[in-house]
Amino acid sequence: MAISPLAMKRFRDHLATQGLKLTSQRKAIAEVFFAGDKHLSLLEILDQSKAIQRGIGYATVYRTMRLLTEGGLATEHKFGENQARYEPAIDGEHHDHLICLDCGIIVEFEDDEVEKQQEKHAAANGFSVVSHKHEVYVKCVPGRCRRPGGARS
Amino acid sequence: MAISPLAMKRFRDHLATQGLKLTSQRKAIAEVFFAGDKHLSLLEILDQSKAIQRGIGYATVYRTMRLLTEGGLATEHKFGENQARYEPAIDGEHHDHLICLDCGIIVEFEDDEVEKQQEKHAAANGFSVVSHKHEVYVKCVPGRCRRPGGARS
DNA sequence: GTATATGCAAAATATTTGCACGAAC
DNA sequence: GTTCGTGCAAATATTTTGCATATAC
Repeated sequence: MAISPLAMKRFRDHLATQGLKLTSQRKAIAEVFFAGDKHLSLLEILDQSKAIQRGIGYATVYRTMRLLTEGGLATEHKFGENQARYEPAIDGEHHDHLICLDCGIIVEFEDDEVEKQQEKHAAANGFSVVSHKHEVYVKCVPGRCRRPGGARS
Repeated sequence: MAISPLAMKRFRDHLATQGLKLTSQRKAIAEVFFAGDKHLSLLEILDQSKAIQRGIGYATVYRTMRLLTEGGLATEHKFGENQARYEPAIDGEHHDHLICLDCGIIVEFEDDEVEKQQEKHAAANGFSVVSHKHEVYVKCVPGRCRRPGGARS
C-alpha cells in the first residue's frame, strides 16, 4: 500500500506554510490516511497509525484530521452514521458516493452534469458553490451483491 | 402557520397501520413538524412542541422523529453540523439543498437531471437508488446576501 | 384491561478542550 | 531556547435506552 507522495508533499507544504511542525505522529497519521484505504473513521485511523507509531492518542488524530480538513487536504463525511469519516481530498477534484445499504460498499463516481446543475441552481439563487456532498443511498440489485471482505472500502 | 392536513392524515394512517397510538404529545410534535418551518433540530421541535403541549420530554420528541423518519414521513439531515435536523418528506418528492455558509440560509431545489444521473450511476454499478442526500455548500455573491430574520429557514 | 407511550434520569457515543510535559525547528 | 504538539483525562454535546407510571384504544 504505497502512500501518495504527492499528497504527502502537499501535507508538508501546508505545515511549512502555516509554521507548523512535522511530528512523527503527524507523519504516521498522514501515511495511513493517504495510503489509499478510504473513508476511515477517527478510531480506524488511530488504530492503523498506532501500528506505525506506538503511543499515538485519539486527540492527536482528531486534531490532525481537523488540520487536514481545514487545509483542504481531507474531506469529512457522515454517511448516515453519527460518526465522521474522512477521505483524501485531491485538489480540485470531487466525487460523489453511492452507499449500499445492503452490503456497506461505497462506490465513488464523478459527474460533470451534476456539477453543472449545481452551479446553475446556486447562481439562480445568488450564490456561488463552495463545495458539495452528494450521497446516493442504494441497495444491491438481487443477485449482484458483492459483500466486501470485511471492512468498508 | 397552517399545518398540512395531508401530512397529518398520513401520520394518523401510519400510526393506525402499525397499531400505534395517537397521543397528545405526538399530535403536538406533528403539528410543529408539519407546520412548515423546516429543518428543525430536536431541541427546536421540543421547544415549539412544549408551547402546544406542556411537559413534553426530549425522549418523546426523539422517538417520535425516529418513528416519522422510519415511516418515511420525515428525512434526517446533518448539514455539516453534528446535530440532526428534520424536514417533512413529501411522498415521492425529494429535493436538494443549497446551504449558505455566509448567512445560514437553506434554499431547496429540485432537479430531474440530477435524479437521472444518479439512477444511471447506480444502475451502472449494480444498484438501485433508495434515497439520496445532495447538499451544496455555497456563499453569497457579494452584495446579494440576504441574512434571515434570525432562525434558519 | 391491555398494550403502547411518556418522562425522567442514566448510559452510551462522539467530539472537543485544558494543561503539563515533550519534541521540532 | 522558543514555539508548537502530544497524551491524558476531563468536559461537552448528542443520541439512545431502561424502567416505573400514565394513557390511548
